[in-house]
Amino acid sequence: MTRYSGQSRMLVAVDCIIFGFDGEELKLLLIKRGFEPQKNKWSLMGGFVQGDEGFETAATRILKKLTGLEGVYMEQLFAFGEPARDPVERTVSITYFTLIDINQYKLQINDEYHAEWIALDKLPDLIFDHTEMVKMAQEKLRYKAAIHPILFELLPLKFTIPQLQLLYEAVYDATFDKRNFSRKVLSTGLLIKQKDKDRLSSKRGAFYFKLDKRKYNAKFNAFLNFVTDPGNIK
Amino acid sequence: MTRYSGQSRMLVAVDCIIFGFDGEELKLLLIKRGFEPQKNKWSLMGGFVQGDEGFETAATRILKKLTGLEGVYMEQLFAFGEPARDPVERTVSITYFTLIDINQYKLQINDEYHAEWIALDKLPDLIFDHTEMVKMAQEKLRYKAAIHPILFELLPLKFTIPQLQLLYEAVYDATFDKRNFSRKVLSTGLLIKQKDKDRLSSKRGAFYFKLDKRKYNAKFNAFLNFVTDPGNIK
DNA sequence: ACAAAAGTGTTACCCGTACACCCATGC
DNA sequence: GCATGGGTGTACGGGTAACACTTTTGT
Repeated sequence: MTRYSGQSRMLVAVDCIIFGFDGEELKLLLIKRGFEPQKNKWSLMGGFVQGDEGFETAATRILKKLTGLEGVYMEQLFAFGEPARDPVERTVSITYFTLIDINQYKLQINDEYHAEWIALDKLPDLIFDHTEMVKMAQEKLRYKAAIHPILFELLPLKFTIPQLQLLYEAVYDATFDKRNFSRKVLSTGLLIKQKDKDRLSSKRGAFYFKLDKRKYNAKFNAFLNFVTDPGNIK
Repeated sequence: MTRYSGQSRMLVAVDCIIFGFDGEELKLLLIKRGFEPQKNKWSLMGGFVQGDEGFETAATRILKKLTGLEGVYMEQLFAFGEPARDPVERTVSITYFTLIDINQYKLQINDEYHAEWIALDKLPDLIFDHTEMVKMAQEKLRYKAAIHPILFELLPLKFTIPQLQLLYEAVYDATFDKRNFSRKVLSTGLLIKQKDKDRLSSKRGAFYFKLDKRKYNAKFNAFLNFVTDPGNIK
C-alpha cells in the first residue's frame, strides 16, 4: 500500500504573526507579497511547507529567512482551512505566533522582502484571511500574557521596570499603578537587578533588570496573574 | 493563474479526541481502525478533509457519523504535521478537542466503528502519533478547566454538586474540600437549583442543578478559578 | 440504631488594591 | 531650583483555605 485513494491533497502553508515592541507601540512585521495573486499587497510572512519538513521547521526556516533570527519565541496558533481562503488553490495555513525583540531585528534588516514594522492599530488591509489571523493572535497575546510571563520575549536582554510596564499597558490598552505593578513583578522573583541604569528616558535613570532564565523556564507554567481583572481591558 | 507551481500537496485529516465522564472516571472514545495500515489497532476517530469542506465542518461530520451527536463542545486543538507521522503518505492532522455527555452517547451507539469508551489511565497503544495527541488534549483539559467552566459539557443537563465535584477530582486527580467547592461553584451564579433530587447515589439524595445557559455563555470567558493551585495537581 | 452521603458556617490569613510622598538628576 | 520620571510603604477589604457538626433516610 503506497497511497490512500480517492482523497484530496492540498497545499500546506505556514504564516507567522510576528509581534514587536518599540517602547511605545505594539507592532507587527508585515511584508509586501512578492508573487501573484495579490502581489504587492500587505501580508504576513509565510511560505509553503516542503515535502520533507514539519510545521515548526518550516516556520523557523521562514522566520530566519525574513529576520535572520533564530531561537525566538514561537508557538503554533491555529490551523486555517476554509476551502476558499486562497482563491488560487485549496491551501491550508498553519499559523505561528511569534514574539521577537524588535531591536535585535533592526540590526539585520533584510530588504529582500520589503518588510516593515506596522503598529497594530494602524494595520492596512491584509490578503486572504490574514486579518482574522492577526486578530486571533492579538487575543492570544492578551490571554496568555495575563497568565504567563511571555511578554519578556518582546524586550531586550536588559530592560527597566518602567519599560516593562509600558509594554503591559500597550498590550492591554490600560494603565496600571506603578507601585503595585513593580511590587507584583518583583515578587515573582523572575528579575535580577543590574548595577547599571538606563539614562535615556529619564534624568534620574532607571535600573536595568535581567530575566532569571532558570526561574523563567521553571515558572513559565505557573499562573502569574499580572493583569488583575481581564474585564478591565478596554 | 490556476495553481501554485513546484509545491508539495498533502492529505489533510481531522482527528477527534473525545472525552466523556461516567461518574467515576474520565474516558476517551476510541475506535478500532477499519482500514490499512494498522487495521484493527486502536485509534482516535478521524477522517480526511474533503475538497470542499473546512476543518470544523469535517470534524462535525466525523463526530456525527460516529456518535450521532451534534452541537457538542468542540474546539481545535493542534495541527500535527511531522513528515513521517503517517508511514503511508504525507498526511497532516488537525485535531479537535471534544467534550460530550457520555450518557447521551449511550443512547445511540453506532457499532459500525467498534467504538469503545476507555478510561484515560488504561489507554492501549494508539496508532501513529495519537498518543501524543491525547496527552496534549489532556493537558489542555486541565489547563482550560482551571479557568473556564467547560467541564459542564461532560455532564447531563441535570447534575448534582457531588457529581460535579467528582468530575473535577477526576480531571485533576486531586481531592477538594466539599464545603469550599460547593460555595465556590454556587457563587458563580451559573447553577439553578432544581426541585428534585438524585436518589441513586445516596440515601438522603442530592439536589439536581441545571446550568444557567445565558450566564454560562456570558461568563464563559471570565477567569473562574475553580482550581486553586494548579501546582497541587498530582 | 446505624451507616453513608448531603449540606451548611466561621475564622484566620494572604493577596490585591488604593493611595501619596520622597529621591535623583539634567537642565 | 525646578521639572521629570524613578522608586518605595501602608492600610484596608475581599476572597480563599482550613476546619466539624447536623441532617436525612435506607437498611
